[in-house]
Amino acid sequence: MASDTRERILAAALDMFSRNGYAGTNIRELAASVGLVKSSTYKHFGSKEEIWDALLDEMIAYYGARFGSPDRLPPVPDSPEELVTLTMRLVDFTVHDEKVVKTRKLLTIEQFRDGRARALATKHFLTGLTEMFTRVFSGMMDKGLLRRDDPAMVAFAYTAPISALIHLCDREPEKIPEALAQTEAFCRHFIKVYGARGQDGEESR
Amino acid sequence: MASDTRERILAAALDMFSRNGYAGTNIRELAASVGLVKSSTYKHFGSKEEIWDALLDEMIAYYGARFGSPDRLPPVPDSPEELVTLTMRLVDFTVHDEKVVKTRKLLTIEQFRDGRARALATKHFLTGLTEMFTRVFSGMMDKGLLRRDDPAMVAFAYTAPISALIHLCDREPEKIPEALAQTEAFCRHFIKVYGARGQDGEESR
DNA sequence: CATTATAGCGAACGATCGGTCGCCTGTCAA
DNA sequence: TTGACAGGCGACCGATCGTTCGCTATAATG
Repeated sequence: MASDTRERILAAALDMFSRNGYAGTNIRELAASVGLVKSSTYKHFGSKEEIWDALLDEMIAYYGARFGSPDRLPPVPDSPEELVTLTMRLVDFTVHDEKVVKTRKLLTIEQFRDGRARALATKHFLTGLTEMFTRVFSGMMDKGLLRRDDPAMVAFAYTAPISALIHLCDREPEKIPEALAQTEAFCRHFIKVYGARGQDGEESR
Repeated sequence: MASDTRERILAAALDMFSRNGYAGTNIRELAASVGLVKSSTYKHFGSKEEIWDALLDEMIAYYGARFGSPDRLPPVPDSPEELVTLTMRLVDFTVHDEKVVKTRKLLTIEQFRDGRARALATKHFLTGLTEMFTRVFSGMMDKGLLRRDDPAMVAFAYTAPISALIHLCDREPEKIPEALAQTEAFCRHFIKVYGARGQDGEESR
């Protein structure tokens, strides 16, 4: 009864769908990758589409649990340098964590075919990050670390370039070191431009 | 001899591949959409893969002709308002032109499967726009319209958010008006933040 | 006018697709 | 001990896939 086969099928589906797409994946291969023959798959899911639906359910639940709840929000940095640290930790995780990478690839590939994937893609790629940093920047403005401005707009200006670099990492993983360096460079550029006064703490550069 | 069937097949392939992906497209439907039966397709292309290759060739050539040559670069604006106009014209075109939209969707979908698509995707989504605006901003800095800074970094900070909104338009076309409004808002925000002095022309807002 | 190449067509091919079926085995409750 | 059942298996199904083939009509070429 306590079989994890269902979860292993879903994990394999995430892997194969994210590499070959839904249409490009066949059940025989999928089943084989978890050590089954394809007919056994149908003991756990009624159809290929049902696997897709269950996978999307899981992805949505995972996103909600990981990024959705307010207590999962990152703390408001106490200094510009802490913003760099926070950002780099977040980006480093997001481009290296296999499950997150595969989820993003899958959403990228299937966003035009499935309405729920489309909605989740927009969250992952745009609104999620922006909303998160809207609060962060709002807090930093309160602390006098950032020039007063519309926090949502500033967050958008901050997260969109970072999101673009994350996409680059997904597309060309060999460029990850380069992209991480560019992320940090952009982050410091951002602080220079948006930081309170334009000079705070270290003027030296 | 002067048959345009080959080009019509490629156009249909762009359409169907961009909606259903390479694996999700079948030759019967593709042929039918140009008024042929599938076997006739093989008078023009040796295989499905050959259609894909030819389509990619065309896309690469089209990109080179449209955005690659230096004389296709936009003029350097003479005022911040001109930057808004230039940007809005460019974005408006790029989210409405069917061929460009389909090309972008296709690259989005197939970027993980094909090396050439991957490279073209990076150009389309990241480096192309950034390089283009690096020159624009370099010129604007020379004219004293923008604060002196690394033009490439500024261009990246400018184009990445715009690129994100373009992607949003591809994903959720019903949000195009909203996205265009946000594009303009971001553009004006950018000018406010990066503009020379921080006050130029209209202080009134 | 005869010939030949082009570009369409329908029929058919083998392979592979998602999905069903019957069978077998191990686990566990009655 | 026995019966039910979950969960594996191989064989098989019809549909559809990309691809090939032979035929034909048309248009250009000699």
